[in-house]
This record gives sequence, C-alpha cells and structure tokens, in this order.
Amino acid sequence: MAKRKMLQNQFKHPILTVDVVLFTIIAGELSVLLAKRNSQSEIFPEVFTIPGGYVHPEEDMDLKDSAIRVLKNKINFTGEIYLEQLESFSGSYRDPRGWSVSQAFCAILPETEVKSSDSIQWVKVSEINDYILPFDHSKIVNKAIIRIRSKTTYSTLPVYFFKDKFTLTELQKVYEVILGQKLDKSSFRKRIEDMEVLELLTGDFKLGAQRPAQLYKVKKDVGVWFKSNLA
Amino acid sequence: MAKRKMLQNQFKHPILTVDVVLFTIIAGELSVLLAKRNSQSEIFPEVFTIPGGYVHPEEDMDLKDSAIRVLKNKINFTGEIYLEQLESFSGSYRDPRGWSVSQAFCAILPETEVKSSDSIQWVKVSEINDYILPFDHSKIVNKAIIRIRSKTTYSTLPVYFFKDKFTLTELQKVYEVILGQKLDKSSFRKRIEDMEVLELLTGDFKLGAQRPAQLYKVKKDVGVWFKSNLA
DNA sequence: ATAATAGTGTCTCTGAGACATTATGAC
DNA sequence: GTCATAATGTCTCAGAGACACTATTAT
Repeated sequence: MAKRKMLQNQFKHPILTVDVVLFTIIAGELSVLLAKRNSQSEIFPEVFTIPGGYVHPEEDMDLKDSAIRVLKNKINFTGEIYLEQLESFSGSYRDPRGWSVSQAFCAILPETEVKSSDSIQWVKVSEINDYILPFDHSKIVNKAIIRIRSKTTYSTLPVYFFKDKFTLTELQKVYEVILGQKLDKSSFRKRIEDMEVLELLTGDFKLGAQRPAQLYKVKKDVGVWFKSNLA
Repeated sequence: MAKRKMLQNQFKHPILTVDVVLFTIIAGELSVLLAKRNSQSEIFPEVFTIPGGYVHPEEDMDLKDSAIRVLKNKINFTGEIYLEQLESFSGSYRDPRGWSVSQAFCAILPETEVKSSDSIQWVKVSEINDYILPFDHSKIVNKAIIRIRSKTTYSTLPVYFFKDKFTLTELQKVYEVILGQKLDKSSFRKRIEDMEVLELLTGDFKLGAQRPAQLYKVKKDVGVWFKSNLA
C-alpha cells in the first residue's frame, strides 16, 4: 500500500529538471560542454552528458536559477553568462525514472572564463554527433546548435562569446566559426553598425605588429545577461 | 510530522501546468480565447483566464498533449490545430499555491472551427490589456502576441488560420489584420510564392460577383499541425 | 458596357555582397 | 621603405515596395 502510494505520487508529480547546452569557442571551434554525471546518480552515473539536474524550489527562484546552479555545480565561472530558454522536452519516454519535463537552456561563456578539469569535456559541435548522449540530450544539443546558428544570422548574439572588449575583426572571426563560412568584412561591419548594440571605446585599441584595431564593448542597455553569482 | 512531510513534498514537487494562448480571427480582428475557470478551482474560481491546467502524466503523452486536453476541456473543436511552444514561466511568485512551472503554448484555430459558449470569451488583442488577468497571464498573452506578429513577418504562419483552402487575397487580409497594416498585393504574392508552402488547387476557384479567385492549400509536408483528436 | 476584384508587369530605390583602395601601426 | 592588418570606399546586382496595368467573372 505504501508502495502503491509512492507510485501514484510519482505519476502525479513528473520529474522536473533543467538541462543546459553551454557553448564557447575552444581553439577556434564552436564547442559544447559535456560533464561527468555524479557517481551517486540513480542512472547513468559517471556518464558524460550536458549538465542537468533537478529543480530545487527551496533554493531556486525560478528555472533560470536552477540552470545557473546546475552549471556552477559543474564548472566554476565568474562574471556574467548569457542564458536563454531553448525549449522544454517532456514525456514518459525520455527518462527511465518516469514521466519528466526538462527545460533546456542555451548558454554562452567566453573562452577565457572556462577552466578545464577532469570531470568536464569540451566537444566541437562538428564532432558532437559522434557521441551518443543519454536521455534525449543529442536532440537537445542539435536544437541548441540550430538556435545559435540561426540567431547569429540575424542578431548580435555572438558578442556574448567575449568577456568585455573586442575588435570587430575578432567578432567577425567568431561569426565565421559559428556559421562555418567566411564573411565579407565590409558588409559585416555595416550590419553590426546598423544594429546599434556596440559602443566604441574611444582611445582604446588592440595593439600588435600592425595597425592598431579599435576596441568595442556591448552597450549597457543591451542583451540578456545574468550575473553568475545570482544563485 | 505528517504535515511537515507534506510541506516538504510540496517543495520538492513544483506545480506543473500548461497555459495556452489560442488565437483566431473573429470579425476581422485577431482575438485571444479567455475561458471561465472551474467553479471548483482552489483559486480564482469562475474567473476568465487563458485556458490552463495541471499536467496529467497518466493520460498525457507529453506537454503538448496536456495543452490539447486543457483546450478541449474549454472549447470543442474538430480537425487540426496549430500548436507551438512559447516559453515556460516559473518561480514561487506567480501562483499563490506555490512554486510553479507553466509551459505556455501558442495555438491557432480557424474562425470556422470555433463555436461560442457562455464559458468562453474572445477578446480582441487590441483590447486585451484592458483586462487584468490572474497569475502572469497578461505577460504570457503579450509575449504570445509578439511571437505571432514576429512569425507573421518572416513566415507563412497565418496559413493556420484557415481550415483547408483559401485565396491569396484572403490570406493577405489575415496578414494585414495580424500586423495592423496594409500590404502591397504584388510583393505579398511574390513573398508567399518564394516560400513554396502553398499548392495551387488546379481548377478550384472561389466564385463571387467578380473574377473568380484561385484557391490554394498548404502543401502536405509543411508545418506543425497536431490532430485535435490525439488526446 | 460597367463594376469589382484577381492577377501581373514595370519602375525605382535601397541594401547586401564583391572587390578595391586607403590608413596606420611595427619593424 | 616593407609588411600586416584595420578601415573605408565603390560598383553591381537582386529584391522589396509603389504603382500601373491587364484579366475575368457577374450583372
């Protein structure tokens, strides 16, 4: 009878989790974070997946907070992180523990903010489909890649791959890496200019063995950043 | 102790609901469905809100099924319905019963499929903000309107306002209603043509007191429809 | 013929992309 | 000066929008 009750409760209360597809550029390649699951996990212990976990209503203000907490559990990062809802995935088929809902997020961190460890792994998106991920994580990752590429074609999303200041050439390189194709410098600059999200840092240049390059930053009132130290 | 346990469970299991913003064109105006909440509802009984309800894992295959079930509870429709995930809304602030997650959906039905009743109400989007909706339903509705308008500018989403066949002029009228502005006939037709989602119904015309108009339908392999009789 | 709407053609202007040119530093 | 990359200018072409014109039915 006690068991019966438990099963019923399990039915009445679907499993609620978040999963995060975290992107960064590693060595000039768009890459996704995989993290080793806890050895105490009921299922798939020590398997590499995209970071995910249960929602903790006691400590999370909302699902976005859950996502940040879950991420911080896997990698330490400081500063800000870009985070956006992707889609939710639900049903009885996707998690062996039962009927579940996972809210998936896309996230972006600058390469400089990322430290490697033995419990995480960065996989190039060009090779992600060589990995067989548990749950429906492969599907989630592929949707996230589509989303990132799509937004790159019509927005300034890639600015979130930079910590603070960057040159237009550096930004263009990131666009090219994400889209997998060369872009024309002149039209790229015109497009970015028209979007009016960048602020020229007067007198601040990136120096090198050539003509110094103007540095830019994202305007204050632009974008959806979340402080990583929220949670 | 038993009470303590219950509270804990409530914490551990957030409330999981779906909410649906259903659109149709009523008398030439883009309109949203409000439905009267059940008189037995714990909160806001008999208040008009967008249709929503608990997820029932026993009977729903996934959240999309929950959305369809909740909708069919409020209005009877036959045929197909367009349904798309909007966004999820979560946290402790949005539902007086506690920490909750609601997956919101956008839905579209043809005007012809909609029958009115005393427990539902269609509100023009131009007047929706005169209504104060419970929960965060006003926010959800406004995001849904933005989504519908946005997709209308770059896709053929509005074809889902039609049951089966329609003329290009009728389709253009719907675009104009959604966007709130007149469109040029010539460029409208070119754009629709280029998207390659419509199929000309050879020999099938809409007659009237003028030159007959060519009828079209949506190509078979296009779009995200869900059979209403799924659930 | 006329009214009414369907459907197509033409013109212009803008904006994206291809490419060339100039600018400015290090050496 | 040369080299390397930054930054901008020019040209062309395609596509969107404004508008005019033609087509086909009912009456």
